[in-house]
Amino acid sequence: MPRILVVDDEPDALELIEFNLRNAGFSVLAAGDGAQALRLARENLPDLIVLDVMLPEVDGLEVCRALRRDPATRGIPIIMLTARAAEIDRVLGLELGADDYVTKPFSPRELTLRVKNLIKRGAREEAPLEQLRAGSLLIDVPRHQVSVDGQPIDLTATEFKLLTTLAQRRGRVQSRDQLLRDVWEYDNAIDTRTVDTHMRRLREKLGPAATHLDTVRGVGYRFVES
Amino acid sequence: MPRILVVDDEPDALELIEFNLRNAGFSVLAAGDGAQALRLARENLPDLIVLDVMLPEVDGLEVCRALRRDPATRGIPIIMLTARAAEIDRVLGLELGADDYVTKPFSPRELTLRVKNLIKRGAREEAPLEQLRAGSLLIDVPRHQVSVDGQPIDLTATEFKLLTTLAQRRGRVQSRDQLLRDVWEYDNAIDTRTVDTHMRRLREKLGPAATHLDTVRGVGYRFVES
DNA sequence: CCCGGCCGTCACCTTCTTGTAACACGCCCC
DNA sequence: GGGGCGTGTTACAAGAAGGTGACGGCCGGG
Repeated sequence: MPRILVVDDEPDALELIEFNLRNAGFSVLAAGDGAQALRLARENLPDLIVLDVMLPEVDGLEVCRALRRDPATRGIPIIMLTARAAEIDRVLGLELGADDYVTKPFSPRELTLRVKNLIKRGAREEAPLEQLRAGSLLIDVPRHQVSVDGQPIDLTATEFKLLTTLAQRRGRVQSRDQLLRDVWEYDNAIDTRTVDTHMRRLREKLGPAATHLDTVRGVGYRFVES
Repeated sequence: MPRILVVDDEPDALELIEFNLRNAGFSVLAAGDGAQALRLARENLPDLIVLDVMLPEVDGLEVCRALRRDPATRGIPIIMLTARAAEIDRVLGLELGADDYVTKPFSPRELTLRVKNLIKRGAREEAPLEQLRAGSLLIDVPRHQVSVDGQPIDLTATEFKLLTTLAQRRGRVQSRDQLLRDVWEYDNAIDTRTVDTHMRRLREKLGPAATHLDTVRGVGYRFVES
């Protein structure tokens, strides 16, 4: 039974959320302020945190930041509750590393749905693996080494980073802009065919294992398992 | 003008609510019993339902459950009216997936306020869900993948965006202009049959799941859950 | 200083998407 | 039942998007 920490300073809202999450089969911890939230999070390491932005004294954004700073709690998914519709707040919430947000007033149903989604995702998404495997392809991240059918493949630094970036987000499509940011660390997405060229070189070197590198026309590239 | 379905077996209460909601600028449908409520809900797909718990024959809880079971009406926000103050009822209402509740006797002003809140929330954009499901149709946004009955369907970038745009606004009709703006990012709505053609291609590819794509003659297209 | 490997860019080609025109069909109102 | 308007359907050609080959600059090592 996954444990959820709910943080809200309004008792009514707290109770409402708590009730609905319990009904959905979760075990719930409740906190009424930021300090208590941090304490409970560190002590209990819940599977997910529902966090109101508006809190007395230590506000939700600060709590979120603190949770992300602490290595022990860094990996816990956070759903932010925000009453202010301002885009800035949302962005900030996500910038701070929140995983989702719901604007107040919200329907309990929707919140529960989002909680379920994140829990489900968390269950199958492990911490970044040291070794990634897909078919005959094996990526050893710390050793900086890739092999296909046991045969080591010689990749350049950029090629390796491109491959691991895609592999770590297996299944999810990465746009060229995204890749330029994460692999090349380019800020402004200038138009270029650089990604394509590197994909081509990667495919060439991987040989038969290149089938894992999928082009999604009009969108970007994706790593597939089969 | 958002449409509200009001369900109550007392004509006085019904009239009172109806009057207030109309004054607040809503279009109102009224039902006096559960069976009629279900029929009207399925036929008209209102934007919100105000539902009395105490109804003759089929009671409000049962109606709520039925509305939630039916994929076509599952997404419609529901406000429950309950005369019994007992926590159990409230709880039950929320358990069944109601979005809010008001205890009788209530002030019309409060009910109207809550209706407005829920309608506003619906109109406001929430963080898009990662997965959208309707019947056998499953849309995985980050993976950029659509499947029907588990069978993956190959869509082009435009088709995919069109489908997700409609699905994220399920139930609400989108005009061709709206779609051209949101999917194609055209500023000025130039005359074109482009949307129609793409809808046709989408339907062709989706096969049996194309039933979710509804044509509203003279207006535009709509994603329905059934 | 020269050489080779790595990397970004360009040009060209192929493939597939996509917008539009033309036509057919069906719904709705009279 | 008939006419007109709004959609569905078909076909097609322009063009966008990605694959591919090649080139030149940069840098580190010999």
